This record gives sequence, structure tokens and C-alpha cells, in this order.
Amino acid sequence: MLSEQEYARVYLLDLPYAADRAFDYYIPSSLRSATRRGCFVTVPFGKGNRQRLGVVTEFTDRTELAASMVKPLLSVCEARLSLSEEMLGLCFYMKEQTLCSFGDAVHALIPSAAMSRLRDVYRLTDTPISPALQSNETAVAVHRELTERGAMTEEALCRKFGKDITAILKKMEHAGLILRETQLQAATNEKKEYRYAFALPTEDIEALIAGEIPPSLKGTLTRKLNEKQREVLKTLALMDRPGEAELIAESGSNPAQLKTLTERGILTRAEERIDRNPYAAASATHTAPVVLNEEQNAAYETLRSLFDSGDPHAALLHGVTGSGKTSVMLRILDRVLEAGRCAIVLLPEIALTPQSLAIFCARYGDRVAVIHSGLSAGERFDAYTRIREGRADVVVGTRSAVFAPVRDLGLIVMDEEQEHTYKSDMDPKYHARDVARYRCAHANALLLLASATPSLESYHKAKAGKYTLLTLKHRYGDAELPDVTVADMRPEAAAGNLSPLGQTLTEELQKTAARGEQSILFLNRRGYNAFVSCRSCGEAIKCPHCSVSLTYHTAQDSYERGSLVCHWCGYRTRLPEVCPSCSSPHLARMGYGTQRVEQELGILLPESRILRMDTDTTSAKFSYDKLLGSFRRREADVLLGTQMVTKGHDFPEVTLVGVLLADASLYLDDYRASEKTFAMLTQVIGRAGRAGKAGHAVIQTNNPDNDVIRLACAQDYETFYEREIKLRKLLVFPPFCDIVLMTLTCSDERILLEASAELRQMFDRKVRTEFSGVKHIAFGPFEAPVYRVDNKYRMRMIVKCVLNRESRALFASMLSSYHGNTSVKPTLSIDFNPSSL
DNA sequence: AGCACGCCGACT
DNA sequence: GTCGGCGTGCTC
Repeated sequence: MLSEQEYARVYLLDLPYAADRAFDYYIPSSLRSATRRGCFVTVPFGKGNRQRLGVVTEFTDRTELAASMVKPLLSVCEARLSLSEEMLGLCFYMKEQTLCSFGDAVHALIPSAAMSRLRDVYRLTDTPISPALQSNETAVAVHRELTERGAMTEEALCRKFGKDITAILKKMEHAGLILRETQLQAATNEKKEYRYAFALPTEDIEALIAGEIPPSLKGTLTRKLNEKQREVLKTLALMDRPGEAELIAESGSNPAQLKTLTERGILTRAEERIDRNPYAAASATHTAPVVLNEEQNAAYETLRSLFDSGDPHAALLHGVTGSGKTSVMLRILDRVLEAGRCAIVLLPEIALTPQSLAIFCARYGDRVAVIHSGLSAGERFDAYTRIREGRADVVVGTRSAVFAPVRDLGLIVMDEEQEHTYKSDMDPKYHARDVARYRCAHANALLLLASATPSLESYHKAKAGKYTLLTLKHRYGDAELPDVTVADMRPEAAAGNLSPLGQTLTEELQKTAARGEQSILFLNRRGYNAFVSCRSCGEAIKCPHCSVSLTYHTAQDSYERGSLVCHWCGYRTRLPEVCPSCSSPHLARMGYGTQRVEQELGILLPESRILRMDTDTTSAKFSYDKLLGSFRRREADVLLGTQMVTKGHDFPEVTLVGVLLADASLYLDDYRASEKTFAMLTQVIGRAGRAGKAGHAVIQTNNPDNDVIRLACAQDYETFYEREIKLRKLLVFPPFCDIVLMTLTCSDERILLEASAELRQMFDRKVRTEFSGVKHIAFGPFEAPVYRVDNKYRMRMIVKCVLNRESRALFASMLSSYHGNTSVKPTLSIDFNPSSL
């Protein structure tokens, strides 16, 4: 009947980019009804017809291939695992936009626990081991192992005998000794747990607890319950359908005892699906309408009409720090949910704290699903399932939450839209903003970008009318902007004061402490790590694997006995006694980190309680929030830290904010250095004096006249934008072109150098011939700023051009036609508009 | 990525 | 003579 859909076009998962295209398979009649667009299938592939997992992307009634070439689909996976039309479109969009393989895109969309997997299982045939293999020790060992165990997965065999077992397995398979079978492993299911309750009426239970045997059990129970068992019953009487773990913990029993009681017909247990949701909120508690001021309301009304239009729209909400962007977001969120549609709220990683999540959980209760990189596989799976099944219609999370499979997408909010963490730097190298734009455009949804310091790209688009620009100029409740003092550090340095804390800041800190108020110190650490260098030969101590300076970390108690750490590969070593290159004992520590500042603070403000927050003290999940909570409860007077202290946490008692090394980020070798510095300073200054109290900010710099610093102090985004956009245009940088970064990586330096020259030749050849229409400026190849990482060398080319269909095709063709022709192959990776260089 | 085919060196 | 090294090219 459906004869016109004879063939399924299938994209295989886990193929390299060069082989990533559709393959045609015929659909056996038995599978015809189960085969849909977007479903996962297993197919035979390659000469060995090894089974592989793929996705049906299309149907066709004819194929270019000779009929004898076409192989059949082998099986179709459960329909609930399949990709929706929207997800399918998104995968193709990602492949085209980021040059990832189709499979990479699928992996970004679906948590691995929700995906079927194939695994190879080996078993012995009855062929006796051949003499040739008899001499191979490993083969004999494998044979023995398989004889004992019957069958083993390839995984288990590798674990036992090491990775290079595969060659031997292949040989044994060839010899007809063993048989390989590929099994489809279903996706991990929901977690189930046994919940316990009494199987008998209360009076019988009471009798049992009293050490009697109730009449109803006379036949089954031959003896009275022992003390342990009675304890279980007593405990259970006080609980409501507890889970097994809970009941065991409370009663001090064990699973065997519970099993016995259940078998005797005293307890019942029922299997129940449990949601691994670390953010489970009982119910929404803050449901009152959000109160908006006039300015916020005007912004909301515009958003509402954009949303109500039913067409896709994008808006940029530009509001100074403290202007109440969140209230506007919540209000439009209410509207979207009221209309019965779903919403996704994206936050930068660093802002995703329990405190910021609480805003959403309190308002929307268990309709909220939270997605971020710190979830366990099970939690991620459950959040995904809750969203797919429509049990959650508000998704809050970091960049990967942009893929949340909500049913009827109405709104995507991106808070702090300029944050570079929205760009992924691993395959697929997508930008959440682009994905959000795509999804909104296809779902007739509203995209709301929000920031106090929008990216130049977004503000440019807003000015050009592509986004509706909404501006909040006033701080909420008319809180005043802090007074800003720019402290010129040059005279102090000239006078020999090398302390990270200048005089002005020190005085202000003391005054603030005297008033009993709190301070925040932000250390702009970019590029200013504490490194150790030799005063004799001038060399800094570098990582033996990566060509970067090692960073000095003090030990818990002593500044002198610390260790040197590589921030790229994690290498750690004791501080050497003498210089590794010239053996001089004159090693000096340069630059400073939070630890040094903390020490200095201890001396300057002996009475103050100091809280240090950086990646060293906050490595554990959520320990930020502990620190922040403790600071909010006024358990410390000074909060000292790097990036994370700048994010939108509200500390009403903070009246002083200090910035150390304001210029450190101005001289990054990145065209966005100014933009980043401006955003950082604006955010930090916004931290001071939010609730009626006068705030003060002290910016320490060696460049007091620098425009960026001046404008940030004045919180003048508009002027900064106008100045910066001119520079971008003049120097041809985004948004006036795109940046393409091609990186070649190889463990063999000589091969890499040859390969990078070839890469350039190949690029030049392509733009001379097939892609002569692509206007571009190409640089390199040259060494990456960090040339060696983890014993691999990296060369790069940078191309400036406008990304469009043709230029993307050029880079796609670079990627698929580049194959190293040497023994150790360099790998090529292409990143469009990388987040950092 | 796998996998097979294929064409050259050190072993029975 | 052949086993096996990894270069080359294809996979519906």
C-alpha cells in the first residue's frame, strides 16, 4: 500500500564528518508500520555488515543505487525515543551551522541515558582452538574466560584484557572460534523504587508489634516476630509509604528482613517511578502577580503584544543593573504559561545558583525542570522525560537547556545574553543564541535576550530593527548608582607600594568596616596569574606538557610551601628550590591571586572576617551558594573573589565594591577585550548599594584615562557601543564579519608543521577554484597562543569572512576533504565565531 | 570511525 | 613462498 515509500534514508550515529550523509535502506514489510521519520533504527553497515545505530530522516520511493546494493533496516527502536520533527530539523540546522556530524547534534539533543546503545557480545562456537591461536597467550586466556562465563560483552573483555584485545577478537572471529552478536541495549528506564505499606488491618499489626500472632495469620506465621521485625513495623506505623532506603535507615533493618516480612504477607511493596529531581519543590508559593513600575510595564506590554501576535519575534531587553529585568521576565513568563505554552529560561553557568533557581521554583513549583551540566545522568534523564511528557513546562538551565524538548515552545529567555558561556567549544560548537533563534522562528515563539551590557552583535541587530529594543533606564526603587572612584595605581607603584590594595581602596575598606557594612572585592584575574620566575635567567616555570606558565598556589597554612599547578592539564608539582633552566636559587613569585590579596587584607583589616571565593574554594557543587549565603547572613565583612562575585546576587548590605587590576582584561589578545572589560566593570559597580544605602566603587587601574574604564564607571553603555562599533567596522570584526578558527592538533610537531602548510594550500586552492565567490581574509597558519597542551601541538588559521551558505560549504569541504596522509594524523577542528581566541 | 583490500619486507 | 605491516578508499 505505501509502496511509494520503499526506502528509508538514514543518518548513522558516530560516523566521522566526512562520511556523515544519508544512506538508503529498504524497509522490510515487518517494520513498515513502525518506521517513522525521526525514529532510531539499527542497520547493517560496511563490508562486515556491522550493526549500527541510525535515525530515519526521510522516505523515498527511489534510490540511485543498484537494487542489489541496498540493505534492509534491521530493527526499529521504541517510538518514545524518536526525534520529533522539530528536533530533526534542529539537528540538520546544527550540522549546517556548526559543521558537526548529524550524530553529534543528536547527542546534544538527547541525554545519553535516553538513547539506545549497541553492544557487541562474544560467545564461543564449538570449533576447537586452532594451533595458530594456541600459541597466542591472550587468545588462550580469552578462550578460557569465555568457556567459564559463556558470553561476554566487548566492554567486559576490554576491561579484563586491555584495549588492544579487539585485534585478537577479530582474528578469533575470522578463525571461526568465536561468534559476535550485536545486541540492542534499551535506553535506561526511569528509576523505580519499592514503597512499603502494611498489608494487614491496623489491629493485626498492633498485635504483631505486641508479640502476638493475629488470627488471620495463624496458618502462615508459625512464630512470633522477633524484636528487629517488630521495630520495622513500629517505624513503618509512623511513616507514609516510605521508600526502601528510607525505611531501612529509620528502622535499622536490612533488605532481607523487609523481604521476609513482605513474603509473610505482613507488608506490601509497590513499585513506583521516582523522579530524580534535586530541585523538587513542594508547590508554588509565590504566585502573586509581579508588580512592575511604569518603565518595566511598558517593556512588558511590548513583549506581550509581540508574543500575542503569534508570529516569531525577538527582543532585546537592555536594562541597567538593578533595573528589575527579572520582574519583566517573570511577567512575560506568566503570560506565556497562561496561554498554555512552554518556556525556556537560559542563565549563564555561573548565575545558576540555588538562589536564582529559587525565584522560578517558588513561582512555578514542580512545573519547573532544571537542566545544567552538573546533573547526574539519571537526573538529566528524568528532567528530559518530565519535559517531554509535559509534566514540566518551564525549563531553567544553562546553554544545553536550549534543546529542552518542550511541546509547544512559546518563549525563550536568555539572561546575560552576552556571556561567552552560551557558546559551546566542544562538538557541536553551537551558540545557544543561534539555536534559540532557530527554535523560536520555527515555533512562532518569542525570543527575549536580556542584559545590562548586551553583546555588540545583539545591540547592533536591535539598532538595525532585527530585534525589538526595550530599555530600562532606571534602577528599581530609584536606588542610586554608586559613586565611582578611579584610583590611579601608577604613583603608588612608583613609590614602591606593590601591595595589590592601593591606599584609596584600603581606606575605603576600613571606613566601610567601621560603619559595620560589607564590601566586595573583585580580582580581575585574566592573564594575571601568580607565576614563578627566575630572577637570574628571567624564565618563568612552565608546564612540562603545555607551554604555559604554571600558577602558584599556596598551601593551606603557608605562603611559602605551595605548589605549582597547570591550569590547562592539571599538572601539579612542588615549588622547586632552584630554577629548572639555570639552577639559580633566586626564584620570585610574580603577579597575585586571591590568596595573596586575602593575606594582605588580613594585615590591613585585622578585625574583618574575609570570605574568599574562587575556583579553589568552590570546586564542589553548590558550595558557591553556601559561601554566598554565609556572606548574605553577614557572617563575613569582605567577599573576595574572581568572576563569580560579579553575577547578579543581591547583597543589600554591600556598600563598597573594589576592583583590583581593572585593566588586566583590557589587553587580552581578543577583539572583545574592551567589551568584556566594560561588561565586567559595569556588573561589579552595579553590585554596590542596591537598597537605598549609598554605594561606593573603587576601580584600581594603571589607565585612569582609558575610555572603556571611564565609560564603564559612568555606566554609559550607549556611548561605549557607538565608540566600539566604529572600531569593529574599521577593523572588520563581528558583527561586520565572522571569525573562523581552524585548528590543527597533532602529537608530532614536524608532521603538524607540514600539515598546517598543506592546510593553507588546500584552503587557497579551494578559494581560487570551487569557492572563488567567498570573499575573505585569511591569516596563518601560526602557533596557537598556547602551543602545546597535554603533549599535543596546535597550529591555527584564522579566516575573516561573512558566513553564509557558500562560505559554510567551503569550510564543510575543508573538513571532509582534510585527511592527514601520515602515520600520526593531525586533526582539524573548525570553530565559527569562537568564544575566545 | 571501522573494515577490507592491496602491495611491500622478514620469517618458516 | 606467506604472514603481516599499515596506506587507500568505501560505506546504502
